[in-house]
Amino acid sequence: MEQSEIVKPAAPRAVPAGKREQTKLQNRQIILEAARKVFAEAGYGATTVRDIIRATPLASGTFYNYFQSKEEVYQAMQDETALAIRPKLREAREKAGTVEEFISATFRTFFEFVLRDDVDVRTIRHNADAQRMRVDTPEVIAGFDELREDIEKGITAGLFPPVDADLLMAAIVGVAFELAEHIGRRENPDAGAAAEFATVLFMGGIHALPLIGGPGPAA
Amino acid sequence: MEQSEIVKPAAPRAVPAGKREQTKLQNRQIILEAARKVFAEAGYGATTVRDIIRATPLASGTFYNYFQSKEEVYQAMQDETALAIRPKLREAREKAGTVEEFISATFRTFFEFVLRDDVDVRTIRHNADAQRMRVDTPEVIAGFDELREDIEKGITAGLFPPVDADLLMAAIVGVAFELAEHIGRRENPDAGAAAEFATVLFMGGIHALPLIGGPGPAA
DNA sequence: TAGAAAGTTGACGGCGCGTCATCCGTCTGT
DNA sequence: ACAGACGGATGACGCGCCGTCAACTTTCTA
Repeated sequence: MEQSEIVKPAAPRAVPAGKREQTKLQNRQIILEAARKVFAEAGYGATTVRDIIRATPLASGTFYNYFQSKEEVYQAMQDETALAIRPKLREAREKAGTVEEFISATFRTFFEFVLRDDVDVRTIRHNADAQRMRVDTPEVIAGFDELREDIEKGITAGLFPPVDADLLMAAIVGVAFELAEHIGRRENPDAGAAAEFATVLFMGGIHALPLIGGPGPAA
Repeated sequence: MEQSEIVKPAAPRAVPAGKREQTKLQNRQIILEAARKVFAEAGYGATTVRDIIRATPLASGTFYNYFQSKEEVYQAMQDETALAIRPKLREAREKAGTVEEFISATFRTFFEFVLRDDVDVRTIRHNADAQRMRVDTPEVIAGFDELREDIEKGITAGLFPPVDADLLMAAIVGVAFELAEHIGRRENPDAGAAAEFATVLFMGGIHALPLIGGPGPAA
């Protein structure tokens, strides 16, 4: 692939940090921004470290002062996303007074964030082939752990029945990611509808799901 | 990475096909086998096309007569897996007379196959980092489509309530893959327990799940 | 202001990439 | 049985990406 446009460094403003430290943060951001752009344009698979460097005013050696590879850059991006959504999820779940509120808040918050965040998430899915990737970075895993902890707390508090928190967490994660991917491809992604579907499924199973088409008996 | 051992071609036996055609199939198998080995030993991410070629008695040009890249080799491997499990899933679901049998058979068949198939599936997860990959090849997608079709047939036949077959399929797929990954990491992966958990979750939601620890009321 | 420390630069050797002119073994027709 | 045509295997080649590192520049310290 080819890549020529340059991401300019942000205009320097008076800041309270030492010049060294400031430049370091700036360079890191420059690289991440350039990578976002290049990944989105060319697809993750087709992008080379050199492409990212070229989209930057920096030298190749400098890149390696910040990241080891394009994989590491991608992980850093994922970490940023995970760091952004985790507090939202925690906060949403903390307010929950019932299992349903807990589950509903989790799915709703996740879907809304992910669909909004599509600029970063979906455009990167331009993967050369039909290839799909999930990078479970430390921050992402920490998010999973938080969900499990919250479930365990819920069990202790008597909110949840004493189920296998680990498996339940995995099931929620699996549905969340798969549905997000799925509805993200639809023409009019409806985060609310997806959250409702997932919540009802987890609350009452298939037989509780909203009916469509046929005039079945009201639930 | 380095790679030196050679995968020898199988001893030629009397076969009813032309020599040309026979060699073509054989070479393809040689490459796939070498790739399996190299992926398992070095991890998918760290493997280069050259590594695969080196694990083969073939020349580099020959490799490119069969595959365009290591990604394509990996896809071919996934396709083989998908082709192997799809008939089993279909058959298992066809026998189902109730929603529960349908769901249970799907999860059980999937987990049993995946845990047995670990040689191919999990060893490859040695991805350099914590990186995880799902390749939705045509055959894999066809498997998803079959599941959706079977759900739709179930709805038509009055077995299933008229729910959103697309979302339900996605939810099942999400739970199946995530749980498989999850229990695959446990010390004693129990396909039966995982299938039971998933089935009960889909049949009656969280409140129907098997309880652990606390001496709750029997279901 | 000088010396030390930190960070940047880009040229370099090494190697993986995909190609293609050449060659070889198989097939076909007589 | 043989010759010519054909499909496919071969591996050297040019290209570009890789990560490194000695030289250089900028910032910090005293």
